[in-house]
Amino acid sequence: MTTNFVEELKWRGVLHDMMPGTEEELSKGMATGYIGFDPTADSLHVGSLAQIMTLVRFQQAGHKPLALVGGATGMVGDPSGKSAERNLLDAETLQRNVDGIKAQLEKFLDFNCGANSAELVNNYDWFKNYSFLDFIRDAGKHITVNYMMAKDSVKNRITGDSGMSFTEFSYQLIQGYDFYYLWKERHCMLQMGGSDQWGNITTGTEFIRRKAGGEAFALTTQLIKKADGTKFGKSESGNVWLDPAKTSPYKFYQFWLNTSDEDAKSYIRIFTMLPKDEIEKLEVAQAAAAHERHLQKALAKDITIRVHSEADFEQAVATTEFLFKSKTDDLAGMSADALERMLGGIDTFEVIAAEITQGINIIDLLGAKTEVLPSKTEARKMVQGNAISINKTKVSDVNAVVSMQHALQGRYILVSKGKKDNFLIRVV
RNA sequence: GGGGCAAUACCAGAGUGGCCAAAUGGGGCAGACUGUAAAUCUGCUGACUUCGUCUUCGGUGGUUCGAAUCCAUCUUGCCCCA
Repeated sequence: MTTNFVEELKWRGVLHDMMPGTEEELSKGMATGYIGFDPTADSLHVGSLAQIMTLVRFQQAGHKPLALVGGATGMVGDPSGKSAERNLLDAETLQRNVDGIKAQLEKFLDFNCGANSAELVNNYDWFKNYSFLDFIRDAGKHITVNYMMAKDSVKNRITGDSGMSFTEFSYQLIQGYDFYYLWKERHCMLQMGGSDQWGNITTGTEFIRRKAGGEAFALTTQLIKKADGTKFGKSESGNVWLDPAKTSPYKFYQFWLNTSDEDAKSYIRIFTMLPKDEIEKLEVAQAAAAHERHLQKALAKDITIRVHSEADFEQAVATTEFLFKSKTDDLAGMSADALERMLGGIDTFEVIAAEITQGINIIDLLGAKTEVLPSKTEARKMVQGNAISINKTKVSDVNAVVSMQHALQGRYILVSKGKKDNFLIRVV
């Protein structure tokens, strides 16, 4: 079963722009296309997920996807969308990041399905032995500085007041060369990316045209936006990562579950594989009973299963039920095992038993002995503001004392801040 | 090389000798209402031994009973002249 790639992106509201002729080229049969991923961290985050999905859909449409990990470009730093010069990563960190990202990409694409099997490439492989002099002679000659200066990513920086180093300026040429290399060596005729990559991608197609008289294409996708204008992909605790060690499946599931109604409609198209009729059905259900959050639940389920696993999803749902529905009395009856399982996905702090045995002031416990809250002043404000619960019971007295009687199974204390943030204090 | 201006809390931005832990806006957090949504309203938003104390207004050193505010000097950024 193959789909029409461009049509698919269109109805999902993902397509931003493409070069004339792209659609015709794709309709001729199996094509090879690539997307680059920046190794700025050792894990991809939900922001990269949109690009991963583009590659997945590309493959699903019968084309051959290449995922490029930018071991070389990562050393330079993409200035697109950045208002200031970036700090360079050292080679060791970069290598670790490249390895981490590769491992994650392997989960999404099919690397063993015949002709259109996905492949991973690393531009460091073709740049590591390419000397600077050779590069500026072979590549630099074909693109004028005038052309490069006209790109928005460059223009914004040289008219702004932060300046731009030669290193970052050269980024687009390096990325352009990547495209040329893949075009020449791998018959890759399409580069895709977020709409902020348009300039970099067209430098590549231009380079291919001038250097080899060849034709290549560009296709960009909509940047993910939130209806309220805030940045997508951040939660209170920072980036939402695909690595379960950085963002637990429970938190990951919660991130998607908390999507606003408005955003859920677009996200379910962008991030899931659900077919059109099913999405429309969900939207009808959502409209009829918004409080049941059909869209958010389907969205969170689909993505959690694909990024983590079915078992992780079920655990995340169980933990969600437990944390949002249970009462103080329910907690007392839980076994230590069950508590461990339920609460494994939330932030945990340890406190030595002696502290609790003696009884400890709530403020000291949250603001000093643990980092549930950043300071005692903050802890005092939270307690006074009626935001803190211990084992699902509100505590509003700053003089309250926490002792062993609060420790479930003698070992666990569940602290909640507001209605969504839960922390586990483990008595050791 | 010469001259002018600026540097304030997460960000923007008031304050120009005591009434300043520092206006206002944004952001963030919490409370109410809800649907773990949006919008709205309210409170909080340096720390601590919290009706009080301590550390903050680019760095350092001065003047003063007292400085974010005055002086000197350094650093960084912007602008004008050469």
